[in-house]
Amino acid sequence: MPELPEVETTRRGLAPHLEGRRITSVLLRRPDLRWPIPRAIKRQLPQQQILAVRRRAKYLLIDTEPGSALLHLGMSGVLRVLAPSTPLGAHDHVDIGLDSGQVLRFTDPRRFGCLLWQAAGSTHELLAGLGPEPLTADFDGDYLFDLSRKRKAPVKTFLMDQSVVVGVGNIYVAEALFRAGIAPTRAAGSVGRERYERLATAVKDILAHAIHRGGTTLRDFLNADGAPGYFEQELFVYGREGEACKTCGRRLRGDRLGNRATAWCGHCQR
DNA sequence: CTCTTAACCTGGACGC
DNA sequence: TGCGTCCAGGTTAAGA
Repeated sequence: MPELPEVETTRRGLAPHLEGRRITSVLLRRPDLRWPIPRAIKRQLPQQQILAVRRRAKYLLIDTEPGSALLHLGMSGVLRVLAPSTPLGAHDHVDIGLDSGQVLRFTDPRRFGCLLWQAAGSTHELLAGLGPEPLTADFDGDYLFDLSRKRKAPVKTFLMDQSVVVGVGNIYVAEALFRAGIAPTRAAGSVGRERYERLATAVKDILAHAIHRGGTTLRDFLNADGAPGYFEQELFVYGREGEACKTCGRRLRGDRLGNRATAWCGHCQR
């Protein structure tokens, strides 16, 4: 479930339970995630106080004095704060014990997620090449227009490139392109300045709205909930290939772009 | 550089 | 009920 809004919702849900707490234990049940969990996680985290829980792109950072735990949820990762007595699932890979008596549990069936270490004062190389946050002023139509000149890749692929802008995944890119009236197949370099202005605005509006909705659904991280679906009723194109366009009624087209399912309206999006 | 493709891994949905 | 196939909200490594 993790694009930017889901990660941000997770961050907001976790922060009140983590910030100011001291880590009492680190239990690695299955260290072979996308990358092996480095020794520093087990060596450095215990006894440290959690100073802040931050987000950069789709990564979460749990700050302590010697450094930060860097987490990515991949496709299927979930983080919850639970009572230690909560029954263990098959894919509960990490428990971080807190002095509140609760545990932060990382669950990830597909193991595309990761838990890495970023020493204080340094920037992990995974974060080094990332583009701007979409909800900041750095990201706007002019930025996209300038960067896209001579780019031949589809505008959808361009926008999902985390070195262009972070946090936009397969769902929200489809929705943003629909709202901006741009066909996802169009070459990034062939989209004009004005249309990029609309696209940047659409990305911001949709992400902000999804965060707002997510915040109301996933607020309680003490309970094993997890099932999102909150945005589902509001999707115009994602996952709706073959169904009727909610605007013009025509049948939505579908194709694969960069190995990702893509749906759009051939009439409303040019 | 830019772009495309395959790969990582598990589980759920679907067709037979 | 069982089995094969395809698909999934992400990202990187490798190759063209």
